[in-house]
Amino acid sequence: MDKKIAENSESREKLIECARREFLEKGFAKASLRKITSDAGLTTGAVYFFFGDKNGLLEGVVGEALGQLTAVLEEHFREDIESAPGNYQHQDGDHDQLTEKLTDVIYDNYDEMRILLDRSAGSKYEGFIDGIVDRLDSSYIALAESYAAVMPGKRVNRKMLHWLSHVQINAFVHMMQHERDKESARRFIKPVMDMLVKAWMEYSLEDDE
Amino acid sequence: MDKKIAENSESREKLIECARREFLEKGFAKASLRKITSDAGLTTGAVYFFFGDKNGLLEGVVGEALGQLTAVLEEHFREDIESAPGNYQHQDGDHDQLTEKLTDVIYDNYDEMRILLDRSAGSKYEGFIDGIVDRLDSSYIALAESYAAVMPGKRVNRKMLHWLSHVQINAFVHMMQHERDKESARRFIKPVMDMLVKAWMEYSLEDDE
Amino acid sequence: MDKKIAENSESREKLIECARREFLEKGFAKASLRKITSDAGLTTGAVYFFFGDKNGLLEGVVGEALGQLTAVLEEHFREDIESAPGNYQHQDGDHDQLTEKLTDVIYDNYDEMRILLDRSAGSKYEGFIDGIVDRLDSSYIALAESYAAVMPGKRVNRKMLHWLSHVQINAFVHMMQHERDKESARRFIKPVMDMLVKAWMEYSLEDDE
Amino acid sequence: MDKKIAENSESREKLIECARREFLEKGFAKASLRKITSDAGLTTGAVYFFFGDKNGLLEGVVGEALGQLTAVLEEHFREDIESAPGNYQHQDGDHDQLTEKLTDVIYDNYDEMRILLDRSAGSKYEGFIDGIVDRLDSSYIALAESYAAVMPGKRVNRKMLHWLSHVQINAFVHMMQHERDKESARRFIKPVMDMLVKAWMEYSLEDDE
DNA sequence: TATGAATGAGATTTCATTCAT
DNA sequence: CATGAATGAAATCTCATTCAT
Repeated sequence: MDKKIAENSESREKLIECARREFLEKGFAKASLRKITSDAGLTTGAVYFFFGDKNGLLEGVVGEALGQLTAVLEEHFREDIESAPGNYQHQDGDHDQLTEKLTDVIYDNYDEMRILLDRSAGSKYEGFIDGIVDRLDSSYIALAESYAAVMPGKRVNRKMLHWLSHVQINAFVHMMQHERDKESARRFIKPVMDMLVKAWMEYSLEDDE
Repeated sequence: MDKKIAENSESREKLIECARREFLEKGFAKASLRKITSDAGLTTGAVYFFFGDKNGLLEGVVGEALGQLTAVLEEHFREDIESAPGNYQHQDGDHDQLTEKLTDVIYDNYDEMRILLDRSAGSKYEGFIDGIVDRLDSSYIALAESYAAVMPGKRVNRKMLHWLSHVQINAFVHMMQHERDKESARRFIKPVMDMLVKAWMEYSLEDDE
Repeated sequence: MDKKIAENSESREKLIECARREFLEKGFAKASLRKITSDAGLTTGAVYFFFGDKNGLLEGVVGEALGQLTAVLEEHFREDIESAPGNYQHQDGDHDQLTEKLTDVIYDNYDEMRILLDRSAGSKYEGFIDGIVDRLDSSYIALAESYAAVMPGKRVNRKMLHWLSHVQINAFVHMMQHERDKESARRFIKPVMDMLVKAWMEYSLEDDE
Repeated sequence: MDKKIAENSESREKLIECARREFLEKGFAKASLRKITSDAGLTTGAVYFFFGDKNGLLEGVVGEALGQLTAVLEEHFREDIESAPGNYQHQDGDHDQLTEKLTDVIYDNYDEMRILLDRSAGSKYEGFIDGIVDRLDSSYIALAESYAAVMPGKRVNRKMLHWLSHVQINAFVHMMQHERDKESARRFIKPVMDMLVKAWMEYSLEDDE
């Protein structure tokens, strides 16, 4: 019973803990495996035993958090596709819910999220944010197209939409960087999202030619 | 006279040119001095002669552009301080003018600006953007305070203001990343700035208590 | 009784099987114990339990085949010594028989022989071929000496003999590398051995002085 | 004049010398750069300055010798192609000349040749011998085809030819391994090549069906 | 009978930097 | 004005081996 190990070995845990600190401080690329393992009272080989390589170690650190984040996003995008077009209320409620859930996930895995979203340059997760932005962008474009279809003389302003997607995702990163507790985070992000929704409504379509 | 030669030496120019390409391609941290100097038909020592070190070389590449950018910003902030508080028209015109001038500076020094704003991680200029954001932030706070002074029951929403400063500066970076010519850049940035001005008006103050 | 189990344990068999594949593919030196054991659904420790070390594992893989090969060679060399000197017919028949038996042993243990003869660099069996060559060489020298004894003005050309021993053994390795089935192997090796016998007759003795 | 350096720097020379010893002793793959550089009184970085990488260092060691060897072979194969088919005398003289030149090249670059032909496993030159064998093989096949064309009821025995190519090249390696001076090398290789030529004549064609 | 954990000694490679000339 | 040489301190990764349990 005691011997399941592997997933919960003390050394493995220690490695993750020290790696978290080091990644947070120096970022993935500049983080030193030597530092991490010696902090953990082990040798570099231990990382390769437990995690395969440096990227694997990062995965060990952020994997769980990443899973939660991905789940929230997947669910959102899935519902997004299924929702009846033009169902504004739905969109709105959905949006609030997403903000809520993202905030939860982020603050329940604070260090991991900072690493994943802010300090993963050079790792296999660099580009993770861009991936989210792209999906959000696609989803926004689809939505805006459905609006444009019933608005003669208007067409989708893709560049504005793309920028808004960036701004929206960056808002969460910004929140994460500036607010340490979930409550103030919520107070910050709410008006921000309000503002972005209004901006979306007003700027996602432009005059046709 | 003797020193002028050093400033304009052919080798120095070549070094700058090759460094620009390499920084642009790999970013400061991953750029290789060896690659740069051998592309220039020189050896690493030359960099140390002309520029002191890797950061100095970067300075050689972006220095001129940085000066122009700083000048525009300095001028803006100086006028900002001097302007009579409550003089809205002034603010607005100023704003348009700043956008215009920034766009000019950016597109007249496109490569250098991309390096400075987007590929300078690891160099002494990483953090440059944050510096601008901070100054913008201070200036916005001052302005908002002067508004708040005549609006009973309102107070400055510093966090929102800080975020808006970020968004505004990032908008220029985004513009730079997505629009290659000045004309389309202008078309992109105008509505974006419009939106941000409106947002500023609406969200910079919050209800007291 | 207890020990029999160890000799035939399923895990031991599996280890041997997976090691065979890995040695064949990468050669002894580059073969990874980790790969072998994980392919076998075991851990590296198992190798040390069953075989002592990496060389022991190789022994486990090729041992049986090696025994057969050695037996054939031993028998040959024993008969060789016992045979009356000058008994040419005997030599000839013996030779054909050896070729036949070697081909059998090789093709009845194809993978093991390839490992042993072709992919054992870095192991305790590297040099195995040279050992055979040396014994063959000694036996040829003895034979040639007995010829030389009755041929005045002639002496043994040891260098040529040594080379012919090499070529002969290498011919079997070459056969193994190029012919996958026993029948075509036989068709290949027969004229080769013919040729070598003729060469032996013609070149094993040289003019004295 | 003194300052051409690069090709003749003392350290570079020393590195080559120490590398030669180490490669000779351990073979390319097991040779240690650390050992080589510390023997030379330098650090590993020096290898990367002078030679780029471990393979480059090997190139530094065997390059010159390789060039000579390649030149001899190229010349041979070029003449081979140009020679009128069926011109036997030419073939024979050519053959003797090749043997002579190869022996010269090998013994004028003894250590380098041992490394190149015998201890280069794991390097970019592993497979060098096979390349030569293949070319020799092709050239032999072409020659044999021209013979077969005028010999009704005969066809080329490709397998025998391929084996003979191997044996011929290996004969030089064998010579290199067993004879330390050029004179005894010549005495050894001459009858060997004689034998191979005869074998070639007798076994390169087989009865059609 | 075998595992999981960990070591330790190595490997090759990269690079900014220094400095005598 | 610039070179060629060399350093030194890192980096990541590999692997056979050991051993308590």
